[in-house]
Amino acid sequence: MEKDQKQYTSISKQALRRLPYYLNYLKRLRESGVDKVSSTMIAKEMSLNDVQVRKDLAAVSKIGGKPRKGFDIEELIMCIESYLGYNNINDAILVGAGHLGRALLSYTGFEDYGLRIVAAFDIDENVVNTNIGGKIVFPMDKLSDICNRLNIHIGIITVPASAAQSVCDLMVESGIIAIWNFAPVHLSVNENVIVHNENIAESLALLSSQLAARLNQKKNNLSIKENPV
Amino acid sequence: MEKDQKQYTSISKQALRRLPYYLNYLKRLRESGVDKVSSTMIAKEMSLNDVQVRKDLAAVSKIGGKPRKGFDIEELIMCIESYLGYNNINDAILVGAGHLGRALLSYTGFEDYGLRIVAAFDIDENVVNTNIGGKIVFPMDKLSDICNRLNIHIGIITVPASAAQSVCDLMVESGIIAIWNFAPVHLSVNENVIVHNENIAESLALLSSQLAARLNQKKNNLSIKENPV
DNA sequence: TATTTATCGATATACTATTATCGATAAAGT
DNA sequence: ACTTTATCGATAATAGTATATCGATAAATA
Repeated sequence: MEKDQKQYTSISKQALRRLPYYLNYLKRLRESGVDKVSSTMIAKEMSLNDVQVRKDLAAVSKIGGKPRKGFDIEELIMCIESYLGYNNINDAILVGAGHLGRALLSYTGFEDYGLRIVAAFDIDENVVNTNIGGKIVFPMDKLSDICNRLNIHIGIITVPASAAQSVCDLMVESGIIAIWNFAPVHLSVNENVIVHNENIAESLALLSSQLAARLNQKKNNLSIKENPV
Repeated sequence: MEKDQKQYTSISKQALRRLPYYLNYLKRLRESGVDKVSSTMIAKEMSLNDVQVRKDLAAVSKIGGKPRKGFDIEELIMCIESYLGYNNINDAILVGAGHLGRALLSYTGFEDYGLRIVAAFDIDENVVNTNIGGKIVFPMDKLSDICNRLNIHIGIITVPASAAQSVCDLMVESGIIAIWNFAPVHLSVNENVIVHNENIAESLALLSSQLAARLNQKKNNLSIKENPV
């Protein structure tokens, strides 16, 4: 009774990240009329290892592939989409209607990913009661009430760093259990709350230090001439 | 001659991601007049392991900490900033002046992270030659020329998924070796080019599946009553 | 001055993720 | 019908990351 259902639980974070890319590729293939795809093919397209691809796919779909044919694209798409919860849409609120907040509010693609922003909040009286991307901006003191009434679990934080923690706390008090944080600070929350950080500094740290390493390497290569691997 | 300089090279990606958060915290401490901090304290603030923090810090700063005192905040800040290259600013170009592109162009904080967007590009004739956030939007056919003349290595892609690969190819041809990709597709590049993806779908995949797992768990707990760890 | 304590750095262990290997299988070619 | 080949799934090996342990040390305290 325990081992009956495949180990849906054991999927790595990294694998989870790859799923949307698989999905994207599969959809492109479907568009162009293809109906079967091998793990090797996906791996090549994504610059990944074929075994890894098979493992990832095995984690989300019970239906396996066939030798020399591969996997059924249509079925894979369905499996991944349902795994990622693109079918049942979750409501979310957003706090901080600045540049970024506005961009997110105006973005129409979230529903494809199973997310719908239903309301925004801000302290600035000039933006309160305005309409951005079809969503009304409410004053902060309405947050708790609205979250509770609409039974909302997801909060998006797009306020300045200095205000992020207090907004976070307010969200948690109001029943939010998953936070998508765009402020460049670590949020302290109790263990029941999920925080996902989207941090420009974090990304740039990776990008620019890789770049620096690359540029250094280039410079050194002129003199050192390493043998290629 | 090889082992003289500390292994600056061996820092993990994950550690690199944490550095900006350390930096942020350190600066906040400095603001409030503190001048020493222990790894334990940082770890607690960030919900991390203290050993991990020490390891991370050791990777970027030669100057160690002292028992019972900790690390010198001022020195740590300098070390991290120089490690992340916040001192020498890199120029970048951006392609795709849509919602997101505009938000990035208007964002004034990049220079703090060692990045300066110097120009934007778009195919839409209505936005070409307009000014967004102080940067001019050029037509696409000027891209190669400008990148070469200004010796630009970093490109930011904020075009729709369908156009991303061709923009990427153009960038690479024009001498770009590091790409910050906001389009939800995998970009195929040769191994000399660094791509860093910023993908809404990727983030949401993580967030919402964690949320789903959490909600499920809650439901089950009502009947199963697992013993707490 | 002796003892206690918080912290350090180094090393070892545990965990997670990726890549390699291998036998099995179904389609394609001979 | 037989052989070859691309692919599969499972398992083993490797690499990468995080956590735990331990002796050493400098500050605080008795």
